[in-house]
Amino acid sequence: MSKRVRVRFAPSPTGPLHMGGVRTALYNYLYAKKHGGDFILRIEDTDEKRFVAGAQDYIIESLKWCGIEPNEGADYGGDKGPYIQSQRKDLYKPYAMQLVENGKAYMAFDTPEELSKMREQAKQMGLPNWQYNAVTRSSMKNSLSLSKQEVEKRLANNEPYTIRMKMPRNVDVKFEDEIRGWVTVNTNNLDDKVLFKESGMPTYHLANIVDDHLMGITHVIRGEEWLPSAPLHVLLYEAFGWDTPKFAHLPLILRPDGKGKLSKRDGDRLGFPVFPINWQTAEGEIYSGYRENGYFSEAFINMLALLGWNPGDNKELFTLDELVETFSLERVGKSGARFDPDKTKWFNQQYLRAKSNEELADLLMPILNKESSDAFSKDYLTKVAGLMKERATFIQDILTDGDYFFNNIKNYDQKTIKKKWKEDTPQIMSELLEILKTVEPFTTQNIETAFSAYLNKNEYGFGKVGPGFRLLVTGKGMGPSMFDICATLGKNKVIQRMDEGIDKINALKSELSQS
RNA sequence: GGCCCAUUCGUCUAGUGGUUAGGACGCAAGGUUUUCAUCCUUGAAACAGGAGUUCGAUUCUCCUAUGGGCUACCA
Repeated sequence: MSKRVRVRFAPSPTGPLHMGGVRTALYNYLYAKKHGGDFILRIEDTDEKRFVAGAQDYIIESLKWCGIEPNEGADYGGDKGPYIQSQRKDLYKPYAMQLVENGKAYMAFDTPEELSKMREQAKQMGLPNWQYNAVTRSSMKNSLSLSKQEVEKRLANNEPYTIRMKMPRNVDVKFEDEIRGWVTVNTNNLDDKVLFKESGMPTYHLANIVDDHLMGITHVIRGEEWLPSAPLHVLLYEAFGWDTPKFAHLPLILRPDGKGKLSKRDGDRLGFPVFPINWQTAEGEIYSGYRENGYFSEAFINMLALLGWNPGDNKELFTLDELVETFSLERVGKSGARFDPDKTKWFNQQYLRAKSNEELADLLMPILNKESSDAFSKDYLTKVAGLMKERATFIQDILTDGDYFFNNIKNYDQKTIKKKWKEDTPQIMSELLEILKTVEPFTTQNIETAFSAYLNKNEYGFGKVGPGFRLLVTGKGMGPSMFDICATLGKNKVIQRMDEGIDKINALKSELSQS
């Protein structure tokens, strides 16, 4: 009988969570739900220097927006807490000391200055990668190289020290990654990592092992950037005599242009968000988020799920529940995935179109009626949504491309005036206006019938009348069916716009032809 | 520099020791549409290179190249 699956998402609150982090959280969530397990949020704030106020709340709000909430952890409670490492501070030292006592670790008194000087000297001698390890530690100041009396003296003097892993020599550390298979690293390439800092805080390496063990984590699903230190973690589990969880190292998300992993600054530079929701720095700088850019969280999540994972068939649109159902670590790819903003838009478009007109109306309502409480009725917005949704990617598109449904016309499209507003157009429009005045009731069908009759009578093609008509009523050169638009706007507005518009466009036309 | 990981259309990817190497985004062309969008059809577009194993390799092995990650008292 296997243990209950417990996975964790363990970000550090050093800033906003970017989409790579969201994907890691998502895969953890999917894996947990798929196996009926727990998804835990643990805040890894062992680096006090890099702590950023508000980051933790941001992370929680982001997960909430994405619909992938933890069922245990910081802000969610649970009986393995606290889930914020700084609140567990006192718990780690005994574990570090346990390792010192059983010879797996040691105390080191070297100051940061001494260490960087050491590295600097090594570099000048042509060794770019000085390491604190089995060969160098004997010449450093630590409880292995110093005499017992000396060590005791230093401790009695309260000299600060770190606790370092005593990395064994020439041992092949092997572990099986759920995604990559067997990974082997020789300990000669690993250094004596600091496990416990002078400050009294553990480093990530110690804290994550202790906490994963104490919290009963069964699967560690994290980014590929952790792969090189995974052998250290395996050794640590062995040193404590604990069961090792399974590991899965996710491929990175790469930036769409050039090379390298997606970073915070890429988004606004390349014109797409890299963050789930807006983030404002202490200096007031804003990094934009998917939420504020008008993306549906379902589309964002769907896109993220497919970036590095696929179901093995051609299905691309998944609800969260379907993802839970279908997800497996075996189908996560090994290589980094370049993020594609265009495909992300496509996902959003798919989700927008899948929504009913009523749902879209509900989304439009609060945006449009910010000030006046019910300027537009649900019924009206439902009709507009029906006409606009096939040509929109974002809710915002309905507002901008369909602005004539909500406001009087402020601008007439110049290109259309130039190309379609001919010598005889004003006359034709006046005639059309008179005909429309007689249409009753003002329905799509009746308008179309009257319009066609007018065309037939004068032997006009649609191209002779349609564009001018559209220009007058919408100010634009393109859009949904004119008959639908007119019926939706209502007779008064249409008549009024035509009546007032002809002279305006005439004036614009002569202005344009002069310039 | 060292170590680790990766490598199928431009991008995300499927796939197998023998396939016309499949799908999606994007792109192009045509059709539908008064326009735009949608929709439909079609097209261009890939197994990084070299050895080996094999009757046969995109698939297995090795090497090279390229890309990425890590190399802190950061996570």
